Amino acid sequence: MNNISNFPEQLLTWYSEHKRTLPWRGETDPYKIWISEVILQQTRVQQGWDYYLKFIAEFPDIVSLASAPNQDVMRVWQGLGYYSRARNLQTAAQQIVNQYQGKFPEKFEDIISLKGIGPYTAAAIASIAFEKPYFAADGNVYRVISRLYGILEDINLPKTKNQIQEIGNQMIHQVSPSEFTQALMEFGAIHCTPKSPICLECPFDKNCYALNHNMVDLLPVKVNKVKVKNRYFHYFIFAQNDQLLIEQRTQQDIWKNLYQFPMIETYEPDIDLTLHDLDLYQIKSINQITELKRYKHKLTHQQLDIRFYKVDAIKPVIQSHQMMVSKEELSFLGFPIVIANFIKEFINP
DNA sequence: AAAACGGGGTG
DNA sequence: CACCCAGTTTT
Repeated sequence: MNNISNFPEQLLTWYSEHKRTLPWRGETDPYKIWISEVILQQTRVQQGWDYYLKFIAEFPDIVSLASAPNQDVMRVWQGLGYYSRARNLQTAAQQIVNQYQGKFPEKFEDIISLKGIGPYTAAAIASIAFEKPYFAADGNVYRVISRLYGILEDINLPKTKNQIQEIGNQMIHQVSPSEFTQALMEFGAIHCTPKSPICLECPFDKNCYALNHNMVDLLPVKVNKVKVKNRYFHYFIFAQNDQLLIEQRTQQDIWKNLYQFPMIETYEPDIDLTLHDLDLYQIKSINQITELKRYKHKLTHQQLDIRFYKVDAIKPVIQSHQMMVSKEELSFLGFPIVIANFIKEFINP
């Protein structure tokens, strides 16, 4: 295995010269560091930037987040994806209020016990907010370390992750944990990038296994097998006197807690009335619906074919999980981005 | 150990 | 189109 005795010091030197200015850079409030870390889970800095500012403005501290209506949090999160993060954020804020008197806990074991905080985020908060020597390994870190040390095993295996964790645990004790955590991620994000890393100007070129073995493009090794499932959503727009019928998604599925229009899901692209009974919606014939717009929407594991129909039928009985709202009220609720786009185009242009 | 969970940027 | 992003939870 490679051995760069002063890697942490050299990395901090690189960091001091190249770090970007970010909204949360230099932040010392553990609450804000926490929010930034959760927003950035599986999310690029650029995409999370405005959401962070909006979130902090809306919920400036733990108590305001804990006591806010859930739909307000979901609304702020609209479009960012992985909505369990928004739900868990609020759950964790309530945990902090109830179990830690509203003060963000400093012990690693307490931090990781909070909903939505796993090994990475707990280590990131412990090191960045409290200067504790916990090594935070994210996608950037896996890439940098696997190239530097020549980790040839599948990066997704727990065994490989443990191996990298061990390497990091040694290094973080040598310098400021807060600086080191941020420096390593920054190095992966803007220098040791997935494609076209800047190896020609790399301070670690002499010691990099991947560069010296001409394997930069091959590392890290990732074995992924994502099978994409096709789904067909049909949304019905019931509009009466400027009021629309909507419902909340509560099932264990995508977009949980977000809102939508009444819908059915089919297993073939088109609605087949011999298979799908729309009497519930007072629709007796396919002629009573007019397609307004069709979207293809791609998620990591799902390819969605989504159609919106104007319905020419009497208003259906409003079920318990549904409600009528005005066009204006739509803007106070969180919708999946594809539905938000439809609303922007057809309902509230 | 594997699957589920969003949306957008990039080459 | 494939890959990947400051990952966690559930199965």
